[in-house]
Amino acid sequence: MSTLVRTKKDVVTEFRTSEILEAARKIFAKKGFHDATVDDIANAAGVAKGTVYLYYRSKQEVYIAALKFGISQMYSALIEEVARYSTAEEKLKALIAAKLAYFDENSDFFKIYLSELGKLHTHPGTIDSEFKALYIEQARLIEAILKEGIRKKAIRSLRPDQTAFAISDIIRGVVTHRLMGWSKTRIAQDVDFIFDLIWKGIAAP
Amino acid sequence: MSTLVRTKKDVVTEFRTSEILEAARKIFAKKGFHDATVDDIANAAGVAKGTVYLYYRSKQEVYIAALKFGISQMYSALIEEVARYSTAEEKLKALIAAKLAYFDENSDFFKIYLSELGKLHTHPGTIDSEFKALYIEQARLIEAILKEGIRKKAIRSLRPDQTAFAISDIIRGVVTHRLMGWSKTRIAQDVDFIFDLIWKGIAAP
Amino acid sequence: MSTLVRTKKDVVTEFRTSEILEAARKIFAKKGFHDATVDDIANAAGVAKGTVYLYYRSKQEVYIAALKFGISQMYSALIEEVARYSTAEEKLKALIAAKLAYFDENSDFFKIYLSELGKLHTHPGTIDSEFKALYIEQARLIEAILKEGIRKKAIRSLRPDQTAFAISDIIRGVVTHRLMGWSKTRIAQDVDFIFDLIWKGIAAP
Amino acid sequence: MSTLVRTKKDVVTEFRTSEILEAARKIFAKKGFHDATVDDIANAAGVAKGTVYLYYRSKQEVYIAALKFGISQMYSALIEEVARYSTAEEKLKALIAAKLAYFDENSDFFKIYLSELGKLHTHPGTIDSEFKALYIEQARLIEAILKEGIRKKAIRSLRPDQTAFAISDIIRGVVTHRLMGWSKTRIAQDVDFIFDLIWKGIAAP
DNA sequence: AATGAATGAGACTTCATTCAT
DNA sequence: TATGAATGAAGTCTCATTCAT
Repeated sequence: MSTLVRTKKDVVTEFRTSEILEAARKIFAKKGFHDATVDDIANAAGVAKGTVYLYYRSKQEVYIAALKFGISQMYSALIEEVARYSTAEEKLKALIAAKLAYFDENSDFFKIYLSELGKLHTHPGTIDSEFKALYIEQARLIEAILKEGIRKKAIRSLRPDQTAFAISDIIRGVVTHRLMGWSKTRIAQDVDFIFDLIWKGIAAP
Repeated sequence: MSTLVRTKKDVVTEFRTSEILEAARKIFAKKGFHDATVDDIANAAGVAKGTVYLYYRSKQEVYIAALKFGISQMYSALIEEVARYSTAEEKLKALIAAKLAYFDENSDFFKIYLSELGKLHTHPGTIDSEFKALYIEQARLIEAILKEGIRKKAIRSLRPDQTAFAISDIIRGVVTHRLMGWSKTRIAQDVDFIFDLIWKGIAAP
Repeated sequence: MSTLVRTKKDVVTEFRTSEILEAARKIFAKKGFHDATVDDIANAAGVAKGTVYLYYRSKQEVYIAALKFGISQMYSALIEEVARYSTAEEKLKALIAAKLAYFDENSDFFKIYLSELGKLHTHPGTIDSEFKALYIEQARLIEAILKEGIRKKAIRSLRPDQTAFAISDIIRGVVTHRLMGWSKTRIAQDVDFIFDLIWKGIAAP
Repeated sequence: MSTLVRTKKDVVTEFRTSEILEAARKIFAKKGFHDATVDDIANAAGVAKGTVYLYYRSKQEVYIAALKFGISQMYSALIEEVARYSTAEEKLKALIAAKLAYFDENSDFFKIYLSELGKLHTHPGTIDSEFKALYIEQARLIEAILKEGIRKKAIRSLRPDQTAFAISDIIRGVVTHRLMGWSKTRIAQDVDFIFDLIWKGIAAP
């Protein structure tokens, strides 16, 4: 029952939570973890500093929550997009396209995502494992596509896990270039390039 | 003249400089930029805090210098290694092998390198352009190999700059996995995997 | 009239008041004034934080009220006990025994009491005078016994007020030792010791 | 050697230390532990806030140090004073007189001392044991006098430790009254009163 | 009357940078 | 040139109090 009945408190909590998370995403993206202050976030969210601490125990917790929030949003979007196609080839291309599009539209979020990814090694043990799980989950999506492709002989025999990470990395790289303004080409063109490179690399002979 | 005659002052300066940089690399790698203190670095370098400020104007400047120091070291090593081979295929494989080996042997440095790469977007304008240049210079190395391969018809026709970045990203990804302990395989095996994937992707038909 | 007719409101008020006071006593005793939060007290009392402020204007006010509440309880107990004896000697011994017993049974309350006594000087003007009155009232009880003893020649001629405080202090000291676990002897033994010392000191020759 | 040669650093350290301790004593006495801010102390000491942390790791540490500083000062004074007399009777009277005088002259310090004594029970485990030791050491001084008196038959047979605490408590009580302005009499008179009461209570028949 | 979410002042502590020696 | 004591700005987090419901 309690899961069906949303009390008013639940509504407020959800509202505040997303309000704060949205603000945090923006601020962290702009300033990075250390240079962002809790005050910044509170202001951006339109609440007082103390209010932030009503919903999160520390600045770190806000950070992680903002990260997860965005990642799971993206993850859902990808899943949905991929599901619309049937062959491994189509699925892979769709995933690349969706990810590039998502990051283009949510560049602020992308900034924290990448920054965190880069820091993963530096301070293992802190945010580490939580984030690692989310990161790996992403790769699993690609891995699943690869496995299916291999089973159907569309893709040559290779280690799906390792390859999944490699593909993930290429995408990340291109996304980075786009975001930094190093790549001036249109999305479609980048998608084609990545896909072409990868597909040539993995397609069955 | 001043480049020929090294005064005692120059010697001391160079000695202090490398001492500090070596220490900084270690400390930044262990703690990250914000959690590393100037005191930490000074202690590790065996000098007083004030002395650090005699050679660098700020903590940031030490950071950048340490970064450059390490990158140029690696760059030289790569150049040298690549020069030992003649075909694009061999050169590419040698480069991959050398980079993986280098990072395995200098994992502490690698940590700052990657962390910084991840932050590039977050604080554009700060360290940004200096580092971007160094990053791009790395890619140029691969680009040169690709161009030569294309000219000699060993590699199919594709945009060398874009592809160079893609290759760079895959390598970076694998290095990351190795460092985080996600990849338990030996270097040689990872080299083979990467090279195989890439070469299939770029080789002329 | 209002003292005869107890409206429902009065009943509720009294109930809430004692509920809160009882909780406050416990919490303040455990954590001290500053480390106890209004939330702690509200929770322990089973009411919401805001409710506390319906009955008391500030945390301080709760504190003082809790103090008074406990002291007057003890005072009543002492009066009653002393009244059961007739000679000064018996009364004094009874008072000592009763006080030691009371504190042994209400060690939590005792903690705030002592703590406050110790702070009296530190922040004169705050709680000061209110509490001072309660403290002195305690001493008056002893003073009355002394005066009667002097009148009946059982006690030698000495300043009753000053002596009353001295006796009060000795008792307080022993109570402290008991509470801190420094004194392992049974109550009866401590009572005998204190009484013996005092009585030798004040008895008529 | 190093104990003989006082470097300049030692001198500065000692100067700063006592400067800060003197200021801390004053501020803590006026405001109590919680209401005193580190800024208050720094200002009173004529240094910046950060400087305080150069010599003490936390506010608490400053507090404890200030406490010890004062107590050991007083302890030395008492030892010296007591040593000037030979009989237990004289020694005891001298000790009472000296303690009353000391507190009259250092009423600010006395305030923290008493306040801490009162809090001993409230938060056992924090400052507790350190302070307890200092407190007990004080009582030992009285205990030693009592033991000697008992051996020489000047004092009747009683438990020296328990009695020492009792005497200590009486003195503390009188000191309190004096400090709060409740006792308007001159020191000498209070000394006589306390001594008379105690001596009658403990003297051999 | 009762609640508890929201507020925001304020405290401790850290550390990059300066500067007198 | 080298030192390291001193500075003080700035950041995180707590909690007494308020007030709309």
